[in-house]
Amino acid sequence: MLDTVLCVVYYASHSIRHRTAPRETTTDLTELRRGTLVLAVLTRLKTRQYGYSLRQALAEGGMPIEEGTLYPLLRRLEAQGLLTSDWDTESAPPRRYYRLNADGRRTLAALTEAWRELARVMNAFLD
Amino acid sequence: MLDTVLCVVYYASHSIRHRTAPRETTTDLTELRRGTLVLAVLTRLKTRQYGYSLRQALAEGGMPIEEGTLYPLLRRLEAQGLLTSDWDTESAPPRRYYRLNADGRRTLAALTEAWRELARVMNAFLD
DNA sequence: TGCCATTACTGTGCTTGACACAGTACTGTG
DNA sequence: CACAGTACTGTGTCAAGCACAGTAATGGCA
Repeated sequence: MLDTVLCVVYYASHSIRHRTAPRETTTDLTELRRGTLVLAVLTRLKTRQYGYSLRQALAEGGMPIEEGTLYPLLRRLEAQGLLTSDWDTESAPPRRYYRLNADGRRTLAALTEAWRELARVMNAFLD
Repeated sequence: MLDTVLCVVYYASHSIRHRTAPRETTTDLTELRRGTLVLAVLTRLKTRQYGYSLRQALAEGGMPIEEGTLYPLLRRLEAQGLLTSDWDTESAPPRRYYRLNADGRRTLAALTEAWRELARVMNAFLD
């Protein structure tokens, strides 16, 4: 019995870790949508779009995204070779257009499948 | 015209940022599922569970989770006041049981709604 | 009895990406 | 000229998943 108490003490003592100001779960929506942003963005880039209009299209579809998030995200996707960008300075103001390339379209398809599977799993858990 | 070139130079020069070893998109699944783990865990804690069996239940349902992820997650949820834990040392080996409290059940309901809405938005984007 | 695998849990450090915030440039309108 | 809207870039902070490592207890087998 004393041994058992000691083991619990071991476990419990190692979990005594005071957290300062735990984040409210109302902001868990951030994490909930986190992985879906990339996929949502990819779906809108099947056709050529510039950042600002992309942001608007996402917001209209129910997926608002901050510019501090969107532009680095587009940077990342381009660095990963999934899309290409080009400047259009013929119209005013100057705009930077983005569009998926072949790898990007493949990734879109793959993530779409992954999403479908994830949604299936989640719906089963929620029933 | 020179002015326009200068503005593009401004924009473009500020995006020259070499990234080292961009992450492969095959691991985007991590981000895709990121926010759903909490919700999946909450659904399994409507009934009293200990960590190891919880991990097994999630894996069987299609949502595997690392122990280095699960236990801190449970810690967080408890710190946020969504669940309670208690040690059972009567059986062998000693186990730490977790169960949602009233706040946890409310959060589960709220996140469920949020998930449904997110899924609706995503499905619209994917069609 | 000792060893090993399984059960069960805890901790540390790294990585990644969302977000807040701030800044710049250009255009059109009053 | 001032201002608002359009359009884009950058920095720093924060939170959470993951890899990895460690500990303890139990049961089975040689």
